[in-house]
Amino acid sequence: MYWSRSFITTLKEAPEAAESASHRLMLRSGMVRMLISGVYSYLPLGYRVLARIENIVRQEMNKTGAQELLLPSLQSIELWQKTGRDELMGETMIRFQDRRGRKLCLGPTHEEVITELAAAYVKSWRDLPFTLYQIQTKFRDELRPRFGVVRSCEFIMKDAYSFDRDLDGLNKIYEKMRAAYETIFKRCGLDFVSIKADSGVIGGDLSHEFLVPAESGEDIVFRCKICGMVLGAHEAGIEECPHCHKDMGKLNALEVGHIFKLGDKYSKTLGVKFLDEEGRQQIVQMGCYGIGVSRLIAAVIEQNHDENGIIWPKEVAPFDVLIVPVNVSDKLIWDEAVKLHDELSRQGLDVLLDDRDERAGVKFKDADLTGIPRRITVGTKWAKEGKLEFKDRRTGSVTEIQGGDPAGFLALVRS
RNA sequence: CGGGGAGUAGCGCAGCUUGGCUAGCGCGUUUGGUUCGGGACCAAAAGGUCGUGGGUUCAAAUCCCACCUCCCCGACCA
Repeated sequence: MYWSRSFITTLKEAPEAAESASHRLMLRSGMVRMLISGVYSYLPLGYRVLARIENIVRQEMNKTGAQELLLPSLQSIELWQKTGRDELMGETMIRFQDRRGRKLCLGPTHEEVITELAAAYVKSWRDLPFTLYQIQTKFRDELRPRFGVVRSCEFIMKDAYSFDRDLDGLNKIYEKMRAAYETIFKRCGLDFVSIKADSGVIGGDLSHEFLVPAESGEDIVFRCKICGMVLGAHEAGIEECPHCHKDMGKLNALEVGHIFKLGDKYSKTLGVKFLDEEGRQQIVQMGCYGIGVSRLIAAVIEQNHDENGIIWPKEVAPFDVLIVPVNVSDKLIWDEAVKLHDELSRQGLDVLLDDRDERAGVKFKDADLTGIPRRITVGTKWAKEGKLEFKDRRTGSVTEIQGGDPAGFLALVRS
């Protein structure tokens, strides 16, 4: 991919209104654009990151045996009345009437829809267990949208729902999901913690929250400096670690995932029943598992940036490597840059070539800002000594490499 | 919704207190030239319903009223 053709819209200054690090950097690097408060467009660079994160989520969900599907955003209020959550959701739910006078909402979450679906198909113990998930846009009329995509009125969530014949089955899938979540957040390059949590509006017996320590986090957690044990803020009065009896550090954190054992809360009201081996009617045990996919982008940036810009963890970076020819009108330099771009692309890497006729300084600044993990500079040393420069965005370390051998870079970029 | 702040060119801002005639500056953009390894320089140019509507006045970005929008703190959440 060539920079000049890729709609990358970097800015020297971020709008004054943006305060959190992730929001400022997302605006400056041209990942998102606000349409109205709490509603953002993902520009190509941001969308690439989103796609990478979605991909990680998909892979790990599929590994648990969950199957992807897509549920509608348009839902009937009637369905919500059946579970009593119509009132509970209140004004957070975006409601309207269509031309036929049907009372509808834009789905803020999908327990009702998925349960209705399951009720229609689950008949026998042989139909169980199964887990379904989707990656889809949710709508919530937030009281106060905040920090860009951290709290927005329209956001992308991965929501999974498990259906089991008994609590034993539910416990097993719950633990599987918990493990999958840990893998997902690790792959996203996040330092995260998980705590037992209130189940809130979703309901159910037990839930775990996954939180990412971040300056702009809206939650508070306490983490033991010795053993790493984490407690939520609601476990008030805790001044020291119950294990080590040492002070716990107070951290702001951002909730990025939440998993719930729902039990029969929804399956009972919406009638997800099956006949067991003895022909007795039983109620399905459900679990639900959410990840704020779009919020993850902000969380990753909160934890991975410096004064110059974003530092993408490898797995979620919009590109694997950036090639910077310092002077595009120098044929020697340009030809080598193109050769590298083509060869590394052929090897399956996402390669961005900064083909702009800009001064090197401008390109380096943009390179740091957009945070592509690896940079190959083709400059005067190539023209004079046949050497290229390989720079790691995170460590800042620079390695000089004898050029002319694109294959040699492959290992470096992948390392 | 309660409390605080702000809307002037794509972005960042000045001008408003003390109305005044063609509304400024920096960045960015366009054209030409010189530069060329960490956000270059010179010259020329394009780009603005001063958030919207109403009022006061000879005259409103500036004063008054209403409304809209955005940001920050609080309650809520992925």
